[in-house]
Amino acid sequence: MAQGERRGEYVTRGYLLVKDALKDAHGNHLSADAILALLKARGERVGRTTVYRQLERLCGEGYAIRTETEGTHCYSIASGECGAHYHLVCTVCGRLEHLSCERVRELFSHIEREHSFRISPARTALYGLCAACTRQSKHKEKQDAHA
Amino acid sequence: MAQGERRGEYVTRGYLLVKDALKDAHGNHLSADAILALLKARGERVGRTTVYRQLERLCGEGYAIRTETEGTHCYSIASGECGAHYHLVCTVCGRLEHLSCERVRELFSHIEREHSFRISPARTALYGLCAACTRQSKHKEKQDAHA
DNA sequence: GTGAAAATGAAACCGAATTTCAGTTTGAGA
DNA sequence: TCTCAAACTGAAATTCGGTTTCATTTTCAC
Repeated sequence: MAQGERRGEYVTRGYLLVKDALKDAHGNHLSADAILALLKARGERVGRTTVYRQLERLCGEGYAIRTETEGTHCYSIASGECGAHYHLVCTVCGRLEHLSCERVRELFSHIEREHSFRISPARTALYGLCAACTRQSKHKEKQDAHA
Repeated sequence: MAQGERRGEYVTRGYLLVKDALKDAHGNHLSADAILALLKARGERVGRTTVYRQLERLCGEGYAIRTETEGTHCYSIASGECGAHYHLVCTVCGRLEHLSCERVRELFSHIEREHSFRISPARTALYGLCAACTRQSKHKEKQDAHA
C-alpha cells in the first residue's frame, strides 16, 4: 500500500465481518481488540490488522463512531440516535455511561461560537466519578474517620 | 513493594527532582517521558520508573494534575489558577489549549446534580478542531471542489 | 479469463506504561 | 550514632494498544 492509496474500494470478507460485529453490538462500544476476539470466538479467520483497518474505513464511511476511552479507543455503530449522546467514563470502575443532555450540546456550540473550537462529541469522553463509586468512596471516608 | 504498601513516606532525591521539574514548567503540561528527558538532559541520574511513580505520588498529594491527551498523559503543577481552566485538544494538530469559561463549570455541576456523575475537569480533555485547523480544512474543501 | 489494484494477516515493530527484583537510601527507634 | 526494616530506585523485561511491513490472496473492471 504505497502513498497515493485508494482504499475502501472492495467489499471484502473482512469488511463485512467487522461491519456485522458492530451491528450486532447494537450501539454498545467495543474496542478493536474486543471485536477481534469476538470474531475469533465465532471461528472467523481474521487478523488484527484487518479489524483495525476496516474500523478505520467504517468510521470514514460514517457507519462507525470512534470514542476516546482511558487508554484505548472504542467503536460503535453510528445509529441515528447516537449523534445525541455523550460519554461519561468512571475513573474508578472504568464503566462507560451514555448521557443525553441538551445542555451539553448548548455548551459545545457556545464553545464553537465564542471560543472558536469545534468539539467533536464522538471523540470526547467526560471523565469522573459515577454515582456508585461516589457512594462507595463516601462510605470509605466514614470508615477511615472511624479508624 | 507488596500488597499492603505504604508509599510516599520518604522525601527522596527522585521525589524532589520530579517535583522541581514540574515547578519549573510553570503550569505547562509535560508528559512523563518529557520530564524524564528533561532530568536526564540536566545530567540527573533517574530512571523512568521513578519518574512515573513520583508523578503518581504528586498527583495523589494534590501537587500535580494529570490530563488525558491523545495517546499519553500529561502532568502539570496544580497551581491555584489551574483549577479554573479546561483543556481543549485539537485532533488534527494535537495542540493543547486552555479554556477558562464559567459555562463549563456550570455544565459540570449540572451534570453532577441532575445526572449523578461528578466530572473531574483535570482528567477530562475536550477533543475537536482548533480554529487554525478549521480554517485549513475549509480551505482544503474549496480546493477539492475545484478539482 | 486475466491482471492490476486492493485487501489480507503473520510477524515485526513502536511508544507509553507497568512489573520485577536485586541493590540502595531513608529515618524511626534502640 | 548505629541499626535495620521499610521504602525507594532503576535497569531490564513485560504488557498493551496500535501501526508497519511485506509476501500472498482476493476482488473486480476489462
